[in-house]
Amino acid sequence: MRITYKGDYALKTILKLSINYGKVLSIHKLAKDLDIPVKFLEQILLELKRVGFVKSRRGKVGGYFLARHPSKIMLGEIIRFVDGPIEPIACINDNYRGCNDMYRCIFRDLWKKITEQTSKIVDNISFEDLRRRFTDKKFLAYTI
Amino acid sequence: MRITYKGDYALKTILKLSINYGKVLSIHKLAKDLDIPVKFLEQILLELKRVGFVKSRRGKVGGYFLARHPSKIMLGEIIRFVDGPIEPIACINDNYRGCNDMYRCIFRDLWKKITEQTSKIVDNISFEDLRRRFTDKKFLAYTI
DNA sequence: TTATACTCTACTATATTAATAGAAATTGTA
DNA sequence: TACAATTTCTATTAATATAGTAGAGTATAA
Ligand code: FES
Ligand code: FES
Repeated sequence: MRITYKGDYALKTILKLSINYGKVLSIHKLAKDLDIPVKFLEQILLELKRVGFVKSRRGKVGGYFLARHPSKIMLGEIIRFVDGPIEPIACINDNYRGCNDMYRCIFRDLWKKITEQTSKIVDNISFEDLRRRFTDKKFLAYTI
Repeated sequence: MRITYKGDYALKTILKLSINYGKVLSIHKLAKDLDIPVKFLEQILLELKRVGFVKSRRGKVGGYFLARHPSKIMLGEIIRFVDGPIEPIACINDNYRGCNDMYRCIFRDLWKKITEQTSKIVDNISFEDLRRRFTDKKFLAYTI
């Protein structure tokens, strides 16, 4: 698993929308607060909208808001959607040319184990959990 | 952590040299058995040599062999050398522009935890362990 | 009507990945 | 010594992924 800038931006955006659940935030506001290039965030939000993580409202007081409650959005969902599979190597899912015999590959079990451990983290933490961490720890100075 | 083809090739090459510890194997032989493009493997082996994982012998009966005993080479060493840090995101090490305040970032602890768990696997398995797995499980059909 | 905001398609620049090419140097052996 | 097999070294390239940028169009509240 590798988190790109795009993924990082997406996660922070969903987190900010979770913290502000119920409100509608504009791309401009999100981009400014999170220090993300506006036009890049625009694209990311459109993708997140198409697959149903967020909804939007156009016009004067428009903006974005979560389509589901933060407790129903898992960290792993966003990661997988934006940055792809969490596996450390493609061969577990895709047709990987690297292995002579993928059913006997010594490394395969290791990649699986790493994948399982990673999944146990990212698929069991919701954005509600993250939001709570945020408020509990009183990250007052943090702009998110 | 993401394992590229280059990393995959390097790991399999070191494993094959571990299984054949004591022998000298030519690039040609390694490339053919492991199904790796010869000229690509050539480059990988040169890098592995420069940093001291393998040694070589030129000339007629030349080839490559391990510079240390397989028990002294950890999986994580090769991964890090060929494919870089095992962290899922660069911000833990490098200067990452993504975070407004990296000391308060909610995600940071998660990336650290994932890194630690991954390290616990790749930094505690030597190529001697992998070689033993190979022979124990009697992967007779496997060409490695 | 207008200002503000989302929508959509296309384009671009840079870096990474996965090789490929070819000439030079070394070494065992016939 | 000649030669064949092998490593060494530097450069180049093709394809893909990453991280944006540009601009015209559509919707909505006031
Ligand atoms: S490396 Fe994935 S099956 Fe071999
Ligand atoms: S994502 Fe790494 S410090 Fe925020």
